[in-house]
Amino acid sequence: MKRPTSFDLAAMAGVSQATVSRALNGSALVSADARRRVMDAAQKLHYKVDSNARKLRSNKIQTLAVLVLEDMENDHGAINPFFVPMISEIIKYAGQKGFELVISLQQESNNWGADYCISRPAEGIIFLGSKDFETYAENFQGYNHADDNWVVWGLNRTARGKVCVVSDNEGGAFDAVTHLIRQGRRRIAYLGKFSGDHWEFIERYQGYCRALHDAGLPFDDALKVDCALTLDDGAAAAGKLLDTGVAFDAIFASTDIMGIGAMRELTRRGIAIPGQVAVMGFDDLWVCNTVSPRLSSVRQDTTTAARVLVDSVAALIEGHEITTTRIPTQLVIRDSCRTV
Amino acid sequence: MKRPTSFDLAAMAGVSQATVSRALNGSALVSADARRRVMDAAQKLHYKVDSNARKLRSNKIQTLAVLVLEDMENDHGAINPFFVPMISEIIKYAGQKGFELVISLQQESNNWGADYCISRPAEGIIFLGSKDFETYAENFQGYNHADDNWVVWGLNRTARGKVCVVSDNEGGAFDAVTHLIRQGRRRIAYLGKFSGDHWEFIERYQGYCRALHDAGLPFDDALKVDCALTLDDGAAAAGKLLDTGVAFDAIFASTDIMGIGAMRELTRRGIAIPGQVAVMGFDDLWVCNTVSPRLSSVRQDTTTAARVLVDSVAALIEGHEITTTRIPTQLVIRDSCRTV
DNA sequence: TTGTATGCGTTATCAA
DNA sequence: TTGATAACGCATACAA
Repeated sequence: MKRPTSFDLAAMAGVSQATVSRALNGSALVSADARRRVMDAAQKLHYKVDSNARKLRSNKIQTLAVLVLEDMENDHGAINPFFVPMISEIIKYAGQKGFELVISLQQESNNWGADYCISRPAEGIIFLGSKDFETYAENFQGYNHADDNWVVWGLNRTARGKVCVVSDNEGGAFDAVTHLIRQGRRRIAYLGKFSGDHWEFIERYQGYCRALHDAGLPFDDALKVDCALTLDDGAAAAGKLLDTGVAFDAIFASTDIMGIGAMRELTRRGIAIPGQVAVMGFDDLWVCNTVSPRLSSVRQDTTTAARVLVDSVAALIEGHEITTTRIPTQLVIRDSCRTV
Repeated sequence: MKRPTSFDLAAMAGVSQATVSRALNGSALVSADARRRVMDAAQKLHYKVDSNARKLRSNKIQTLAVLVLEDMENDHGAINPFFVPMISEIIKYAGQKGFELVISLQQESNNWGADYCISRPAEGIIFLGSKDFETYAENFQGYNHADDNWVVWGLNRTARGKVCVVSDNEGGAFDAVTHLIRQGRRRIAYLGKFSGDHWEFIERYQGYCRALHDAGLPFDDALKVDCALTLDDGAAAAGKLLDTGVAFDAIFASTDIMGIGAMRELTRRGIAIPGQVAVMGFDDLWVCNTVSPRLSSVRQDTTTAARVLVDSVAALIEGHEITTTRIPTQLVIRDSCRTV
């Protein structure tokens, strides 16, 4: 029971293989009668075009790859929830633009690096990931060349002259903290990751600092807490803040997860949100709506990001020059902060 | 600047193209010297094997497709969060088993149906989706044949003799409700979807009924609330329950999202959870950990599900017979319910 | 409008 | 151990 080929169709339809190909591709150069016979035969034989042969022959259908580099530092061992709507949109948008999409999740035991270096399943690659990209770039010597079409999300520090797409982290943080200040908060704690190569967090911290500075507020190092990326880390950070006894009336968490963890600890200790302490997150994950009070946040526009990523790779494939794109963020105010 | 082929490599390395192929595929039938020269040339030319040609010639590397049929009935306009860890695991596991993976999200404007009928980008297909599958099956006449390798997640009612993989919804619901009863709850409301073709919900409802029956508890139709799939629907359902004035001391929500929405409404009206009302969800989404109190739930084992799905398609591709698999669920008790 | 013939870049089968 | 050479299944230039 072998798969039927276009020759089998041709035989059954009583035409040449070339005509089968034309009919299947909707060419105008085929009579209505022949087309119908071909289609009937295709139906009968359950014929499907072999995608590999088609792509090999006509370099028309492009394939993109999405490589997700996860640090798996989060609670549930799964993919970073931030990437979910982004990947989803990449899939949709790439489909609209006529690309086929291959997805791969990095995994320790899985040397996709070697695979992707030696073989080329895609004309262009989109890298998503919060993990230190530099390490990978070095392993991927094959990808450090101008003839490879790849685009990186959000890790501009390590992009080494390559195109990247990234949110305006500094501006988003600035807006968020400025909002808290306008609502009357004066002692705003910052929760963020200072170790590692998470450049986004540095930018967010810079936005925090600029907002304080522009408002003429003093900077207090005791309000700056190093915090890893899980819920528990966020809770621990809030706990540490409370334990030190330093006064604060707001928390700006550099990710929603940290913020939600912090809220959990505040609530546990009987501190009212936003009554005593306002909380602001970053990312605008969907979970912001499920916690109570609902968490205010800085939305990263994953829809636009996804489209820019795809468009950028597409442009690279076509040989165009592309530059890094900064995507604006948007403040989303919910119950977790209000005017004092 | 054309892509180098294996012939270019051969020329540079001073060997035949056949030797290049052997070297690249790690054949033992190639001298160490030749292998080194080939590898060096590959490095210099940034050579990558053309995956299409390779797959065309050696029908070795199989490709699987994941088709996500979403009803987009959720708040977020994005993919159902339940599928996220599942897709993630499918990607990982399929990769481990040597499959390439193509993913497509159903979208109204996007007639992937036609595409997937006429072309065959994959040897096997995994359907995920809560949408009425029957409609699609009809559009996919090409897929209603024994020579197509596809597996469906969770929609056994419409699988029409095809293989499907599904959680033990009835048993999971039974366990959950039985747990509530053992904790002393007597008036347990059921929130679920009764319209449409969501067969899972019927099964969960059956489990609920059986648990009541086995415990000798009376069945009260006023405790059964029709509820759609969003947070707001869950909240509305809880509100309706409260407004009717019917007494209840627990809610079994047939999805976590409904349950979280219900919790929001209960909290808003000052009803203590689990003090006055215990709440139990279904799915064990990650968000169960972020809400307060943390939501108890029935875990669907998405990891196992993903692996069974991949294994099933793989088996079909190899020509084996496969039967439907029921995957056990697991009760996860958190703060939202406790003994009265 | 149709058919013939060629090539896409591999892997696999021979014979050397 | 290597090198010619033949497929793989399709799309397309060219001839009819």
